[in-house]
Amino acid sequence: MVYKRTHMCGELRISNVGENVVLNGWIQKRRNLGGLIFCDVRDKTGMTQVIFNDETSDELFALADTLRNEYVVGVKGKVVERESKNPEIETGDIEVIADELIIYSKSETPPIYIKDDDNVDDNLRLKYRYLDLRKKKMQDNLSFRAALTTLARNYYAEQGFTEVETPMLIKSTPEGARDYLVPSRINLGRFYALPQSPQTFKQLLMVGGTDRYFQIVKCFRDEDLRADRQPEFTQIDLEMSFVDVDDVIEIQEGFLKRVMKEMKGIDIETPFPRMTWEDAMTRYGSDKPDTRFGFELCDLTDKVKDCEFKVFTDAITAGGSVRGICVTGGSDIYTRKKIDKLTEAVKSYGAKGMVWIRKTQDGVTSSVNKFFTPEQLDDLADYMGAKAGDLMLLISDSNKVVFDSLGFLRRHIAGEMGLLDDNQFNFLWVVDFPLFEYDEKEDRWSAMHHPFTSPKAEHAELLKTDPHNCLANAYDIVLNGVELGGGSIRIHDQEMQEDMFKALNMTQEDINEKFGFLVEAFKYGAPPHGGLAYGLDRLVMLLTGEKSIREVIAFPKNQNAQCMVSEAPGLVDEAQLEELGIELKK
RNA sequence: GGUCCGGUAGUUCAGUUGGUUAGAAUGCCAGCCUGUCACGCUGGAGGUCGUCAGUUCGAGCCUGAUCCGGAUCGCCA
Repeated sequence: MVYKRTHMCGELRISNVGENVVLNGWIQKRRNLGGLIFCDVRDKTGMTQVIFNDETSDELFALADTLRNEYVVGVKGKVVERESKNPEIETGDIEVIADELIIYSKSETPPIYIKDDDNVDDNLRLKYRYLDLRKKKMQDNLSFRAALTTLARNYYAEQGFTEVETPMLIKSTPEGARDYLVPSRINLGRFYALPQSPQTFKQLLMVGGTDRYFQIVKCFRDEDLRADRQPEFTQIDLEMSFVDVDDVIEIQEGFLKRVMKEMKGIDIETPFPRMTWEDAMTRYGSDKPDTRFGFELCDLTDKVKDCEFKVFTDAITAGGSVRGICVTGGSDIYTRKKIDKLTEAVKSYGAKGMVWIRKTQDGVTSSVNKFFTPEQLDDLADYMGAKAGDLMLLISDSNKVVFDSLGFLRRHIAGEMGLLDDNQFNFLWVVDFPLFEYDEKEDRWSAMHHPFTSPKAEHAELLKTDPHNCLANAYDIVLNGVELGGGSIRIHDQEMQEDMFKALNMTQEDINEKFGFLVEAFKYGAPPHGGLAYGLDRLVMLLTGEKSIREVIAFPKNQNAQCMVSEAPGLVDEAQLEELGIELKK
């Protein structure tokens, strides 16, 4: 039997006093005072205090005395005003005096506490995810995510987008991330891949005349995990015909403006700032700059190119640079020991060392006093805009190492100094990405975004003559140092697409094998088109103030890409493998 | 694949230079208790110190190997 509930556990207020109500939920806590038992009954909306009095009924009281945490119960009773209110909970003005109780199911002692501010090992939380999900915070996150996807569907529908499901079993294209492979039983020896994104199919939809496509879609990448990377994750994916960069951006700004208004009650300014990739790298050392705080990079290459310090001059001679950041007010906070820790940390980004300069009331001192006169150091400090009490950190190396190291340092230090405000939302566009980047490991050029990204109109000719200096019609949406999404205007011209493949050193055979169907489709009239994809998990993570996308995914994988609940991936029968023509290496 | 951190009660952790029976908090069980809300009081149960090997009279602690987890770099068109 199930009691028909009249209210959720977080709903009752002072205005309900006198009503007979029915609640269903879990026992959060039982407090037995002898002749009086208090129980907090919880569901996803909150909890209500229920009272069992031994004067009401001995039988009822005895049953209530058997209640333990996480028992699932139904309670009938009357709402009364509390003698002493509890301002800590939303239902704290009232309580329910029970006159009937049903225990739907009992619970063993749970291995984790069902409490928002607990501190339990992550793997244990993942193993008992169904218990973890009972926390109000987790349910709130799921609800927030659902409201956001509903908003996205409504918004893009209003803008004329058609939601289309693209296939999950597709052809593997060994560019980019590793694919998850699925063996085909009917086509022995052949494999499907799970999509890393619906990229090629959404472009085919444009060729197919869909005009505006939209999808909330699972994507798969078989790469190592991070706090913001799961092997399966969700994109809000979209593509539009007959548009340029400004058109795509305008639609997104409308979306994000509404998300912020409706989900967070915050009015944000549009249009968002746009920053070129070049600017983002030289000012912030990152292609996803966090602009909530300063510490911008300062190029010191020209200032020190004739100095005595060989580490600097060698880096410059080798084509690198010397750059630094000025940590305002950092001199007192960063002791010698803490600076050593930072030096250690930048080594993982390839930096071989770090120079520090301290400006105090008494003058300027540094780790390179031997190589610079006090006047030279003072001059550098002035150039970096340092005041007394500031700390300057300098890195010299190849540009990549310098940017990576300083980009890390400015964000890391801002975090340590408490400058990252979760309630500030700095959206910005990074535009004008290079079309190609050099892959040192494979010793070849590859597409920075993907090979269908168009060059900027004024660089169309460069694609033939000097492709590696082309800038792309690509854009990333960045929020507080996190890449929320990215996209581009695609190539719709066959000839330009051929130039692109040529610049990537792809043979006709490669092209046919990997993208033949797309090239073929473009022969029959492709509209100019472009689009973008958001990382939904990251967007929800930032808006809920979470530190990991695992907090906003119902059943995430652990760092080894395993599902702790179901223990996937698992072993399979010999017979299953046989049927697929697969033999495992011993 | 590299680097760093960790693994001790159901949970979160402490554990000194290697030295008697490995502790705390919380949770759990029992008893008492009518206004608690982190209820209180009394008592109790609960441990292969991740695993294996070694050093030693003696190892939670030292050494080596290994497994597991986390962070991070590489990787993520």
